[in-house]
Amino acid sequence: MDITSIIESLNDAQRLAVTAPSQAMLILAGAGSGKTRVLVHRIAWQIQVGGHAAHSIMAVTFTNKAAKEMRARIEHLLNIPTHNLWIGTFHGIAHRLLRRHSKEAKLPETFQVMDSGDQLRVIKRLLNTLNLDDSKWPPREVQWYINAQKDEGIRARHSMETGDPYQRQMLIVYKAYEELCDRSGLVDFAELLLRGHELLRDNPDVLEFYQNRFQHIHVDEFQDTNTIQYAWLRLLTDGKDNLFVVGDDDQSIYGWRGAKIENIYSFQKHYPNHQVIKLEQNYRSTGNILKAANKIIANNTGRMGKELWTDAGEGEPCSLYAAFNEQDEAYFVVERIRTWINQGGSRSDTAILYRSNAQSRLFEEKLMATGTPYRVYGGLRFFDRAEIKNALAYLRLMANPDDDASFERVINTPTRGIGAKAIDDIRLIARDQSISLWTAAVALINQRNLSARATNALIGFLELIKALNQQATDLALYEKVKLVVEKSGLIGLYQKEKMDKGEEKVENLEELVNAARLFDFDQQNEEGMSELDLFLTHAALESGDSQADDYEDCVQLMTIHSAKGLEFKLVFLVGMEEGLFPSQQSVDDFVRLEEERRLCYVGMTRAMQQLYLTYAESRRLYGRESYPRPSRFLREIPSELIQEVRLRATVSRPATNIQPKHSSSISVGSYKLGQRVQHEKFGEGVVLQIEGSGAQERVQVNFKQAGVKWLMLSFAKLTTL
DNA sequence: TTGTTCCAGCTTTTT
DNA sequence: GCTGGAACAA
Repeated sequence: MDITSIIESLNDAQRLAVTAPSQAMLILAGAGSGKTRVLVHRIAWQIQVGGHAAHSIMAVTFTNKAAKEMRARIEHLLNIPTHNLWIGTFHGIAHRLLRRHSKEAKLPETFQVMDSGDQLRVIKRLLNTLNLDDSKWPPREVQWYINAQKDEGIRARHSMETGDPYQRQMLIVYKAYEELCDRSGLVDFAELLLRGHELLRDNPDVLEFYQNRFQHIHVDEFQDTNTIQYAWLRLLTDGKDNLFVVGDDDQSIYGWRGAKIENIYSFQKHYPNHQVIKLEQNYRSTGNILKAANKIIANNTGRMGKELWTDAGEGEPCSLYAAFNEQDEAYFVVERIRTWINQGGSRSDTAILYRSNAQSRLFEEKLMATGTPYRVYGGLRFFDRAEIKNALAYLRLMANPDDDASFERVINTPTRGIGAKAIDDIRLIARDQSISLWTAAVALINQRNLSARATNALIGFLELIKALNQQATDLALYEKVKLVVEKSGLIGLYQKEKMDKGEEKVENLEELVNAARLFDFDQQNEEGMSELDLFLTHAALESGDSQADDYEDCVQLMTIHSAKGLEFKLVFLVGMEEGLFPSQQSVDDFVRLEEERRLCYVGMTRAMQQLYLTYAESRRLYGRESYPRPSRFLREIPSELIQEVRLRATVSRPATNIQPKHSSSISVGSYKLGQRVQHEKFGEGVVLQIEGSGAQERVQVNFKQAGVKWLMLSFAKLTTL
C-alpha cells in the first residue's frame, strides 16, 4: 500500500490532521493554509490506510463548486472512482435523504425544490390572498423571517404565543406558507435542511441506518454552518466521535444569513474527546500581506487565536492609494492593471474586490474604455433567468399539476386570454376549499361562472398541459424540453419580442434544450427518480454559473464575499471608506463590525504577491456628493507595512474646471501648470495641477473633450505641445 | 397589452 | 441618481 503519496507533500500540522486516529477533530485552518488539501488527504487516508469503504464516508460542503473540486481531487489522489463517496452540499445531501425516504419525511414522492426566487413569489401571492398590504409586510422581510425560523429549527406550531402583534402576524403567514407548500409539494432551501433533520430525528430506524453507514463525516467551512445544519450533524454522529470539521473563525462572513461561529465552541463541548489542530503556515501570500492581515484581525475579540506565517519572504509592502473621487480610483486601478499586463502579468491573476455590487460599474466602464477583458461575478445565473424559469415551470406543472407556484407562473405566459379576474377567481376557490390551483381551475370550469371566452381559454390551458404530458411520455429528456419550449408558445413569444433581448432569450431556451441533452442521468441518479425530476432538481439546487467565458483571460471583478476561497496574484481592495466598508449598517453594531473586519481579512488574504488598498476622498453616492473618512481598517495596519502611492502632503482639493493663468510658472518635474499636453486617447488638454514625484508623479489635466482627469505620469503617454 | 410614469430603496448570497 | 417593479393610462 502506497501511503507516501498521501502524506509526503504535507507539512507537520497537516500531516497530524490527516493521520490522526478516528476521533472528533477540529482543524482551525487559516486562509491559504491548505484546508481543502487536508480534507482531501484525510479522506484518502481513511480509505487507503484506515481501510474504510468509500461508501462509509461523507463529506459536506457549502457550494456545489467546492463539492465538485473535492471529489475531483480525491479521485486524482487515489485514482479510484468515487461515486460511492457521499460528497455534496448540506442541501444536496438532505435532498437525497428526503427522496429516499419521502414517505417517512411526509412528503409526496413528486415533491419539487423551490429556489429563493420561487419562494419569494409564493410569499407575495400568499400575502395577497391573506389581504395583507405588502408595503406594510414586505415580502422580502416575510421570506427572511420564515427562513430564519427554519434555520433555527422552529416550526410555526412551535412558536410561543407572544403579545407582539408583529410576531403574531408573521406566525400566521408562516403557518399559511407551510400549508401552501405542503399542498403544492414544494420544498424551499431551508425546508430541505429542516425536513432532513426531522426525518432523522423522528425515525429511529432511518437514523440508525445512516449512523451505522457513515463511519466518518467531514465538514468544510464549519464556521458557516447554521443551527439546523449543526443539529443534523450531531444526530448523524450521535454517540460517536467521527466528526472531522475544518473551519476558520476568522473567515466567518455569513453570520447575517444564520451561520453560527458558536458552533465551533459547541463542537468542543459536545465532543469532549476532540483534538484541535491549527494550520497556520500560509502558502499563498507574502509576509507583508500576512502581517497586515494579522494586525487587522487581531482587533477582533473572542477569537480562537491564530497567526498566519510564511517562509516565502516579505515581498512588496501593501500599497495604499487615496483617490480624489471614485472616478480617479477606478482610473488608477485600471491603469495599474494595464501596467501589470504590459509587464507580462496575466489578467486572470488580478482581481478587483469591493464591498457591494454597485461599485463594479465604474471599474467596468474604465476597463471597457481601455479594451481590457473582464468578468463580473454575481448577477443572474442561467437557471434564474425568467425565460428558463418559465420553461421549467411548464415541465414542473406537467410532472405535478398541484404545483401552484408553477401554475401561476405560466397560466398566462404567453398570454392566452386568462386575465386577472379569472386568476383571482381560481385563487379564491383554491383558498376557500384548500385545494390546488389546478383543481380549483377544473372546479371553476364546471361551475360555469366565467365568461365563455375565459372558460375556453382556461380549458385550452389545462388541455395544453395534458397534451404536452401525453406527447412527452416516451420522449428523451431533451426532446421533452424541446417539445415544451416550442409547443408552450414560449419560443414564439420571445421571437416576437424586441430584437435584442428576445433573441437572447430564444438562445437561452435553446441552451436549455442543450443542457438537457448533456444532462448525465446515470451519474446523478440513485434514488429512483425520473430523469425529468432529476433535471428539475438539478436546476433548482445548482442554478449554474452566472457567466460562461471561463476560459478567456480576464480581470476578475467580484464582491469580497464571493472571493472567499479564491486567490489572485494582484488584488485591489477598493472603496476602503467608512460607510462603505465597513458598511453604514454595521458601524453601530459591535458584532456586525467584527464581521466586517473578518471580511476585510478575507479580502486581504486573497492576495498572493501584491495588495492595493484604495479609497476615495469624495464619492458620489445615491446621487449626492459625500466625503467619507478612510476606513478604520486602514488605520489598523501599521504604517511600516503600507506604502502610500499618492503623496498626500501635496494634496489640495481638486480644482474646478477653471483654467490657471498662463502667467503661472510653478513647475514640478517635467511639467508646469498651464502646460498644453496631448494624450493618445483623451486628446489635447491643459495641466491644472501637479503632485508627487518620480514614479508617483501625477498631473491633473483639463482635456478639451474628455474633461478633467488625473493621470499618473509613469502610465499616461503624454506629450507636451 | 403595451408603454409610460411614478416610487421606493439602496450590503453581503448559496443552496 | 439609478434601477426595478408596480400601477396606470391609452
